[in-house]
Amino acid sequence: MAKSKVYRLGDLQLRIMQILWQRAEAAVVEVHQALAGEGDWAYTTIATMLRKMEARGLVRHRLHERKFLYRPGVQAEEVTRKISTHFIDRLFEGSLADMIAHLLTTRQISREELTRLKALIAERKKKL
Amino acid sequence: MAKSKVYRLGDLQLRIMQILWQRAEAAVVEVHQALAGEGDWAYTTIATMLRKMEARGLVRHRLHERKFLYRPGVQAEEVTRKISTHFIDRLFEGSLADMIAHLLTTRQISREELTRLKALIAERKKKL
DNA sequence: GAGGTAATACTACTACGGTAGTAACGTCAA
DNA sequence: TTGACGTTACTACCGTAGTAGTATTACCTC
Repeated sequence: MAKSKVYRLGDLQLRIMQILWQRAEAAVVEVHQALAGEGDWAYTTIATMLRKMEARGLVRHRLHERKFLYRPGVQAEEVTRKISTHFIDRLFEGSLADMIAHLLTTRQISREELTRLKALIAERKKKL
Repeated sequence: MAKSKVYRLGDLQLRIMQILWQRAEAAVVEVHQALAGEGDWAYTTIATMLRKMEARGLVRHRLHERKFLYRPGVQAEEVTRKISTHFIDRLFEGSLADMIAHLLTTRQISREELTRLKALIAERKKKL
């Protein structure tokens, strides 16, 4: 079914999904406007993309006052999870800890964020 | 330049890169054999892929005893970093802490791994 | 009812990952 | 010297993200 390769969402498709998750429902023109400033896609590009995404089950639409109102066909949670899993599998053989370890040592992070993570880990540990 | 869209490596291309990073240099037949068990790609598929990757600057080759020996044209570090950055940008607006926070709460992780991460965070904090 | 307008539908194209068959070529053994 | 074999080169195809022009449709206004 449509949800099988959700982790392969392209950049534009993902941005469109994020806008729909945010607004629950949006006409093509709204999606187009929401994306202005990030790039100058033609209106028809967004419309075409939405139609293609609907064919894949990523979004649905209903007619309202002569416009298509699109809404998400997949949940943000599911997509985030699948993309993340695919990413961790590809680069870190599926190990979340390896991934975090690697990124912690190669990327910038502030003292505040580290403190927050420390608390989060303590919290997580309690639940085990 | 070739390195510009390294974060868009496909699954097969990434696997090939990983094999080359591991071995430093490998003939087509070795790459093909290394991938056996993960899927049954035709030998010519691997050869074609390597040629396409060389056109993108991802790998290089030299002739040795009638065989092409391929070696990486980009460093593992760079590719890992770019793919990771792209991933974090796409899903977590560039925030490493947000990403970790999210994955910590949605994925399985063992007590041992949490302990390891805790130590890692303490270590990281020292260096700030 | 004739335009203008705004929306979707249709069509077409590029780029590229993945896939692999077939052709060509050079070496080595019988 | 010929034929098998291993290797690379060439070619072709599919799927899909991205891109957008043009056609069509239907309403709304004058």
